[in-house]
Amino acid sequence: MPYTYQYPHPALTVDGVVFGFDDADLKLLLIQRALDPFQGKWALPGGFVRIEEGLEQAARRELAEETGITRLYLEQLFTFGDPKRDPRERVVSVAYYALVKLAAHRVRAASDARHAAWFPVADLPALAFDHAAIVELAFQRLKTKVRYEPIGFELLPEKFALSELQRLYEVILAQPIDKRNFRKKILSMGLLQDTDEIQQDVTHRAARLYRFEPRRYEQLKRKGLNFEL
Amino acid sequence: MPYTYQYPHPALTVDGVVFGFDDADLKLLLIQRALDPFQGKWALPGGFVRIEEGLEQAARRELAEETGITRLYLEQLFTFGDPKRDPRERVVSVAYYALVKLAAHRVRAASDARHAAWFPVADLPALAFDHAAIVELAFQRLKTKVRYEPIGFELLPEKFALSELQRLYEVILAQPIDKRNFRKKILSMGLLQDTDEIQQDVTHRAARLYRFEPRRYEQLKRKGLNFEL
DNA sequence: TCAAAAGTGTTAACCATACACCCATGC
DNA sequence: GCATGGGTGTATGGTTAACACTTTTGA
Repeated sequence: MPYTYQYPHPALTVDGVVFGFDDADLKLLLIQRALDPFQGKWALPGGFVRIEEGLEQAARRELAEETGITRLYLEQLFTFGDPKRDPRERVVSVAYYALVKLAAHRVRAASDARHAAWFPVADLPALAFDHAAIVELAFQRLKTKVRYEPIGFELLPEKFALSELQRLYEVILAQPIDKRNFRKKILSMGLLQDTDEIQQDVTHRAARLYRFEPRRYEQLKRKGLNFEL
Repeated sequence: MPYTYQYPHPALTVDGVVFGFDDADLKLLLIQRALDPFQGKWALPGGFVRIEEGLEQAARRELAEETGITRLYLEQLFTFGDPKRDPRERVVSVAYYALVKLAAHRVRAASDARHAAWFPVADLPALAFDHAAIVELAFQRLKTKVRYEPIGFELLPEKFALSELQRLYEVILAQPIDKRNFRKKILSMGLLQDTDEIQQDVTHRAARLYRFEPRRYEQLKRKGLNFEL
């Protein structure tokens, strides 16, 4: 059943740049393409937008279908529309970037039948289409956004130690941070709730675990707080 | 000559949110729709993306065709794809926002045959489609971006007085700024070149005119400067 | 008892803020 | 000579940045 239009319409897709963090480094979720073009190459998860669904909805659906991930922070990144970015036909793609709590998704995605796997952002394989450029832009965005919005927490487990948070920032910003100053600043914002729990299974003194309180953040933001690192 | 696809494709458009500044307030360029839907209503300039052209290219072409404006700062804003945003069919629109030196474009746009006109941002007419939401987002973006990137200059004439620049910031940020601190800060960044000229036709002491030096900014940025207000 | 990371305070430099008066010019 | 905006300096308080040692725990 063909669909006919008076003028040519480009195809519309969504692609997702999914970041995870496992306290050594920042990871990116890729899938191996089963079909041409770029068969066998690694690519961003994504696919065609259905005619009756919203863009973000499409992005969430594709990520769920291809990687099994359903709970994530998702934000529109940029729309890529170079006429030659797909060798088959004109395809415009709305790219999203996503942050997930990797610990909860590690096994699932890695063992997925569609050949999904996590790669260190610093060491990615060659990517299909213009996906390298999309990843690059997403990483830039993450770098800048993490400094003035509390989105880093989306990459950590529910409960985390301050040193884990610090390492996250050090990895993303690619610069060392003074421990004392970091703690002072982050704690003084009043966004973290002490859980009264401590790390388990560590081979040294266990650290206190904290929880990020989004509602507290919304309250304080309204009173003029601005998160900044 | 119809175009046929195996699956339905949404239509793809670009829309432009064009800001101008005339030292009293911030203005927005709108055009009056000649056709249904929303005939006679004011709307953002924009139109369909041609099959062989890039997105930004399409945005520039539409702005040139509908408003005569060709030299402007243009940046992709967001892609709007709610399935019901256009009553006719599914239309996904890539929105751009643009900053123009209004003084150079005032007459042209206002007298244009396509009924283009500048409206104060604070007092806009009802807009077609979801254009009010697009404008809202663009204004938000302008507000935040103007604080950490030197894009305000795109709204001013080539040569401008510091008080004009200050008023621009006061209007966009909707808050008063201390004159001495503003001057100290902006001049200390070393981005402005004194033109050795002064205002003409003013009814009081004429102010020095400055020029923003984009190349100087690029140099200093590489050395770690970050513009911030 | 040693290794590894947790946790904690103080000082100095810098930057942001607040604030008021004189100057040049056109009418 | 007066009205209008142009142009300038300083003092204070708050914030950031630099820096080192003690504590806890498991192996």
